[in-house]
Amino acid sequence: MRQIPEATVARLPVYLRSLTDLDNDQHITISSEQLAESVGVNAAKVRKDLSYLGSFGTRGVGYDVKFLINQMSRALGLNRDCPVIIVGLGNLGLALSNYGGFEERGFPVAALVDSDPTKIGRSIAGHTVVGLDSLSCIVAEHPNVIGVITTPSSAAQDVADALGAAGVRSILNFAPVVINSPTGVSVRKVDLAVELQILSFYDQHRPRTARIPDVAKGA
Amino acid sequence: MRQIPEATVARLPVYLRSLTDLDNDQHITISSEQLAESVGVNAAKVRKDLSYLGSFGTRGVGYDVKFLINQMSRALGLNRDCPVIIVGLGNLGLALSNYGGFEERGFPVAALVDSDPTKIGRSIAGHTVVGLDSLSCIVAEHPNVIGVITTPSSAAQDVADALGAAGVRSILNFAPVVINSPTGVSVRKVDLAVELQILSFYDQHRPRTARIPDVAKGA
DNA sequence: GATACTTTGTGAACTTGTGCACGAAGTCGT
DNA sequence: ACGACTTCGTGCACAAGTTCACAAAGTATC
Repeated sequence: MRQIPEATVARLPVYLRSLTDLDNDQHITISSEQLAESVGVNAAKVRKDLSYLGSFGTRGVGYDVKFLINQMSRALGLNRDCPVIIVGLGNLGLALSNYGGFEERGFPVAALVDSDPTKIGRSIAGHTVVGLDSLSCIVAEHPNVIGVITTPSSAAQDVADALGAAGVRSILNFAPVVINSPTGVSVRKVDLAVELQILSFYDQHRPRTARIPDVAKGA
Repeated sequence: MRQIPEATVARLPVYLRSLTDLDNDQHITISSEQLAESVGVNAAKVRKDLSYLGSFGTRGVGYDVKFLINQMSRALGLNRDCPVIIVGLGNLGLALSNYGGFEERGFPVAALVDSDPTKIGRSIAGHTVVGLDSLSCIVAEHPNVIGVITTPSSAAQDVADALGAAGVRSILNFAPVVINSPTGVSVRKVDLAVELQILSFYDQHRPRTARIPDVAKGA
């Protein structure tokens, strides 16, 4: 099978979420048209995206919801254990630690990490905070762990390097700074201020009375 | 001037952040090459992006940092008052309310909103929680306000509609569900689980010993 | 089983985004 | 003032992504 385009990869999780909802609502099959509607894209795009995973549809009927969920989970690597380490327990790090959303969606918190000695040893949301020196230990136990950086910008690059050195292969960066990916590590970033600024741009450049281009992109 | 491409708009805030840092470091001018380096893109792309704002560079020298910051802030609409309303004070909403990051980057919190009567009236991070019925009031006072949805998925669409009805024109949605934008409202989404799943995909499909395509995209 | 209907899967056209390569326009040193 | 050098701005070719449109392959009905 061909290589799956980046744009398609970014949409797979969204399809998966819709499919899971549909499954809970007892849907057995779904057409590309319906799925397209529910995630807000073009039906042809849905079919092309799904075709990268294989030819799973039945013409005249549609796709089997459960089967599609399985295939998609497998493609996304969600049948493995996928924990996260949160590094940096300032405001945002604390917030995310207490936010149950990671666990709930299949990404349990494996450890909380901070460099501040006064924080190490404290218990937060059921986890004991450990120092950066414990990273390799944690990675040994959880080989697929994803590093979540919530440190101040100034520390982000060093933390990324430390994560890379400890064997972490994926990083989600919340610090508002561009990180130079350590070799063999993929980095994605989430920057709330950037999102707000993009919204601000489109608000200011709003056409007179026309519809706004639907800029609900990724993230 | 032409219409600015979507891809460019998404990069402007990143340039702006780098420029602000450079300004604090006393840089007077910067070349497209340097700026490209600092945000991790191609220099030609930087020049093309900046050229959409106008011809601000001086050949042989580069761009005046302060001037560029001004132009870019203006383009992004950051010279206006740009507050946010946080709707939904569950785990994530609470977390973001206490997270000072919005204020710090020029997006002060105008109000905290929840539909739960037991939460209304409480004081959180210096704000008194109000009900959904107060929305139009808040919008009247802050015309450019951006709505931040941190409710459970089930409530997200209703809240989006309520925000739209109250006159909010921009929404940032953290609920893991696709929102049907009310007319005249632009919506962007941030879904942490989606980001993690994308990382998981690339980790699983990692080429043997080669470099990973740098998937640090938006958001 | 033949006909009408539905829905997939995909080739091809089109749109958007990227990167190169180079002329134009400026600075700097002498 | 002039030549060497730096850096911008952009036309152009190429790559990536989207949408259309339709044959192929199935189901449903009689």
